[in-house]
Amino acid sequence: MDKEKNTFERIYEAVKRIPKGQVATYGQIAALAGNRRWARVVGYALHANPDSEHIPCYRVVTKDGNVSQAFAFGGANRQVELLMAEGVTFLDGRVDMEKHQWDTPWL
DNA sequence: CAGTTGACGGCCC
DNA sequence: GGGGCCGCCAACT
Repeated sequence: MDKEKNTFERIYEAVKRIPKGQVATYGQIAALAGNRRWARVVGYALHANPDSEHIPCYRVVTKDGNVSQAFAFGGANRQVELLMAEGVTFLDGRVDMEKHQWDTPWL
């Protein structure tokens, strides 16, 4: 199989590793992918979203706990609904990062 | 082929 | 404390 994974694939892999009921920031995903400077690339990768059915891009939020406007891949409000269904709490429309930011011990 | 943009993050003023 | 600018890699035009 592919020994060398493309940057995108690494990002998708990191996103798919986000546990249920938790969220991660772009920078965090970038760090998991290998480099935290890929924050923009992460955003672009999720924007491409070739597997939205398996890539929980809705679990990826900005460091402010706010989701991007462009998240309207099927309804921005949909994103909140999905996260709440997993037990994620919100504060004024923002994800409670203090409680649900993905805790990555390997970082 | 080269230039610009992009679903961001972090640092500087 | 708040606002603005730059930096990073990759993809798109």
